[in-house]
Amino acid sequence: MHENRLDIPQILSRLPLFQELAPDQIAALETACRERRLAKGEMLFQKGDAPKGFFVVVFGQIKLAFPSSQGNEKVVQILGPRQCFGEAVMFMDRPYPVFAEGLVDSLLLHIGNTTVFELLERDPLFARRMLAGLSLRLHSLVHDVETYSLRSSAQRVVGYLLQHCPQQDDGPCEGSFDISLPTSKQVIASRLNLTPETLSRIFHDLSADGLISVSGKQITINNVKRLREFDL
Amino acid sequence: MHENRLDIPQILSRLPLFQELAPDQIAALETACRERRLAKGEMLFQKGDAPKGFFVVVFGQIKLAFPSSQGNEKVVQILGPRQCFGEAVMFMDRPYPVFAEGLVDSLLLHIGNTTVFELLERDPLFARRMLAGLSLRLHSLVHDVETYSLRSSAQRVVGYLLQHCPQQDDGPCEGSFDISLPTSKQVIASRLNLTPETLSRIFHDLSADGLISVSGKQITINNVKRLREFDL
DNA sequence: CGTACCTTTGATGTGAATCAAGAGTAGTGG
DNA sequence: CCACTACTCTTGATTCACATCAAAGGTACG
Repeated sequence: MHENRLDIPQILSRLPLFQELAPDQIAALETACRERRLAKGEMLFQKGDAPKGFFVVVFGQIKLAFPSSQGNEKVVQILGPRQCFGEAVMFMDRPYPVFAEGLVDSLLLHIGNTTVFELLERDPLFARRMLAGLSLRLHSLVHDVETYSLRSSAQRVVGYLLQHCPQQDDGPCEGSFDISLPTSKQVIASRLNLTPETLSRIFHDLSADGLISVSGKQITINNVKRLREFDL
Repeated sequence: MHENRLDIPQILSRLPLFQELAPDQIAALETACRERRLAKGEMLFQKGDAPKGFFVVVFGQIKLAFPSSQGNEKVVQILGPRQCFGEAVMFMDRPYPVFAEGLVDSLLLHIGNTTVFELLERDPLFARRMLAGLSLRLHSLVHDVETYSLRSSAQRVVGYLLQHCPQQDDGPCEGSFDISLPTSKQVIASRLNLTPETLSRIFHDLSADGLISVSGKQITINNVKRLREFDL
């Protein structure tokens, strides 16, 4: 399924964070990072664990979530290939505020604290990229807070679908788009702060209005324009 | 009320971000930053404006919030002296995701993009501090998401009160504490994602249970331990 | 001392959760 | 290939936490 031979330098050098690093810097990274395989359902770290570096997804899918006393959990983020996580926590002496679990069998790279700190010391451009990465995360989190705070459940679902449109520039994109949900509906429901039941009902209603068609994980947006106007 | 003569180098050098900067670096900053006075109710920037740097609160109080179509708004953060905001947005070509407004007459310092980028270029320690600052913000935002997602309104209020206890180490702090709310109850309600009515009722209920006493902005926590156990 | 805003209190409404079954759908092993 | 099991997803009935609406104090400030 996946190539057994991993070209780690290539993987690393294609990450936004490391894109303009010199070959010798990439080489240093390569020796410093460790592969970590994670089976579906396996826990990478628990909320409260002490972080020692950050992770990059090579392939697979990871969810970050809060556990909750009542057994249910709240998914914060769903990560795919080439995304990284756990950077922020390196710069503070604090435990992970979320736990990480494989949604499918996955391969990660782990890059230790000290490696990052050394790079930071030497390369101002790397620092800039790191700052840019954190800023991006901050923004998407702020956006999440906005969404949870002042949009209804249906609006959150519509927003999610529109975000996952192949292209969403405000040109004349009136046609229909196909979306394939990246994971199960219950995980997506949690990501959107909904129960699975509510998500199901919203998909039902949107289908009834002819705005979308749902078939398993395949969702067709029949009319992007009308869907976008759904925001009351 | 406030000293007219501002010792800007001293203000700057006491900020966490700039704490270990050399005197000449502080001096450079001083010439590069601009004072900005903001009256109560005055808008510093709107959501959607283009950022040109970041701000430090010298004195006063600023709120960051999302506007909403129905006139109500959602307060994201309430900032006081020595706190800064708008750093994240410098590292991305994106407009402000929130607006900023003075809750009282305030004085801010504005530090431009280029100044920061130059510092970043020269001083790895500064980069570290900047990263630490952003990480902290990221964490508190993650904590907010957790709070909004899986805690009831009363739990959010209790959490807020406990966070604002003078000392909250899990030692034998059973006594009572006095808290002075930093601003009006409606702003705090919005910060906690509540309506003012709901916040008022929760204060009422907690008072009825003898857990707290409310008198205007003065709140006495009668029994920290019992309040902490309030989490169902 | 009056006007404007903040806060409280009560009555009512509602969006989404919860509870409870049933209907797909997918892996597992004989 | 088909039964067996275990989820995931849907659908309906009901509940509940919190918002909304409405109106009456309080409080601050010009």
